[in-house]
Amino acid sequence: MSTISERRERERAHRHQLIITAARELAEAEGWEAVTTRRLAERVEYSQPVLYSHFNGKDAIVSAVALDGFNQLAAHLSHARQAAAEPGQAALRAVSHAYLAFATERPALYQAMFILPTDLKFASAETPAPLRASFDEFVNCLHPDNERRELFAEVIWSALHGIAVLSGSGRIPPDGQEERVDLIIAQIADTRQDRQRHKRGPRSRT
Amino acid sequence: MSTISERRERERAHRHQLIITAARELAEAEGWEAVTTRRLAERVEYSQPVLYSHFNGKDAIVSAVALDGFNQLAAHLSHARQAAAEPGQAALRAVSHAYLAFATERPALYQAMFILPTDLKFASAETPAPLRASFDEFVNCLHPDNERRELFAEVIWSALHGIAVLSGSGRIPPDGQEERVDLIIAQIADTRQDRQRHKRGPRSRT
DNA sequence: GCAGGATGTCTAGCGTTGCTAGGATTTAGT
DNA sequence: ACTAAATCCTAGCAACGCTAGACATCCTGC
Repeated sequence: MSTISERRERERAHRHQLIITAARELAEAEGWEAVTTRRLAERVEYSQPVLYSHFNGKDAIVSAVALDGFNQLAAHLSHARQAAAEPGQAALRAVSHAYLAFATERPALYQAMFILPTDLKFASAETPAPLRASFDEFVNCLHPDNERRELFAEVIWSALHGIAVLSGSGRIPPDGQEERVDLIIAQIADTRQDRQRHKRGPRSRT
Repeated sequence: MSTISERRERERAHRHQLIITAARELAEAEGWEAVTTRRLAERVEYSQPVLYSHFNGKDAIVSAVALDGFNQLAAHLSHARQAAAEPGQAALRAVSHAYLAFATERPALYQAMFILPTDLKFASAETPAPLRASFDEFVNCLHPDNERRELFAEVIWSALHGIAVLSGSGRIPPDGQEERVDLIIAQIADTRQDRQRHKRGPRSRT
C-alpha cells in the first residue's frame, strides 16, 4: 500500500516538472503569448484539466517557471562571483555582467521572473530561498562593513534591471550595454564609497 | 462642402481623444486587465467596431494612452527641473523625484508607457517628440561639457525605472524609495564626476 | 424635392482564450 | 470478483480581440 502510492507520487512529481519545463521551452521558442493551456497540454501529451490538477492556473505555471529561473540565476551569479579573483569591485563587475547576460540570453525566462504577473512573494518573510539567494549574490560583493549593503544592492539590482528591460524592449538602444554597466559599477559601487563612510545612525524607514 | 466635413473631422478627433481618455481612466480605476474592447466601447457609448475605425487594435489604443502619458511626463519633469533653484545636481534630484512620483502616483499610465507592449518606436529616428522630450529633461540636468551626458542620462533613467518597477511589483520593499534615489543621485551624478573627466576618445560601440 | 452614392454605425458572429463540470475509464483494496 | 476511489478526458462556458455584412443616415447632383 505504500510503494504503489510512492510510485504514483514520483510520477506525479515528474509530470509536474515536465509541465514547467515544457512551458519554459515553449516560451523560449515562441514567446509567452504562444504559451496557452491548450498548446501546453498538447505538448506534455495530456489534456488541459491535468494542468489544473498541478497548478491553480496559468499564473501559477508562470510562477513555477520563474522560481525555476531564480534557481538558475542564483547559480549563474554565484558562479560568476566565485570565478572572480577576489571579492570586491571585481566580483561585483563579474556578477553584474553575468546578470545582464542572463537577462539577454534568456529573455523569456527573465520575463517570467520580473515582468509577467506571478504569485511569488518578494521581499517578505515567505520569500522563496532562490530569490533571496540571487539578491544576496549582490550583497556579498559589497564590503561587510558597509551598513547600507542592502540598500546598495537594491540600487545596483534596480539599475541593472532597468537597463535590461529598457534595452530588451527597445526603449534604449541595445548597443552600449557594456558602457552602462561599467558606469554603474564605477559610480555606484566605487570602492572608496563602499565603506564605513556610509554608516549612519539607525534611520526610520517608514 | 467644407465646413460640414470640418465639423465631422472635429467630432471625430474629439471622439478619438475620448477613447484614449476613457481607456486611461478605466485602467487607472480598475487596472489594464479590465480594459477590454467591450467595456471601453460601452464607456464611450459606442459599439466595439468604432474603436477599430480609430485604432488598428487594442495595442494601438494602449500606445495612444502611453504617448499621452509621455506628454504629461515631459511636462511634469520640465516643471520640476525649472522649479529647482539652479541647474546641476539640485535639478537632477528634483527631476528624479518627480519621475518617481509620477511612476507611483500614476501606475496604470506608467505601465502603459513602459511595461505593456506598444507600437511606439523608441530611440530611433521616428521616435515621437514627447519621448525624446522626457529623456532630454534628464540630459539637460547634466553639465554640457560632459561628453557622455546621454550615457549618464540613460543609466539614471534606467536606475529610476528599475526601482520604480521593482517596488511597484513588490519585488523590493516599497519603503525606502527616498534613500535609493538619494543614493543614485549622490553616486551616479556626483558633480565631481559630471565633467570633462569623463571625456573619452571615440569608442567602438559594437 | 428626390433618387443614388458615400459615409457612418451597429448587430451578429468567428476563432481563441482560461478554466471547469461531469462522465468514462482505469486502478486499488477487500 | 466486486466496490470504491483515484485518474483522466470530452465537452462546454463565459469572455476575449477582432471583423463581415446589413442597416441607417447624410450629402450631392439633378
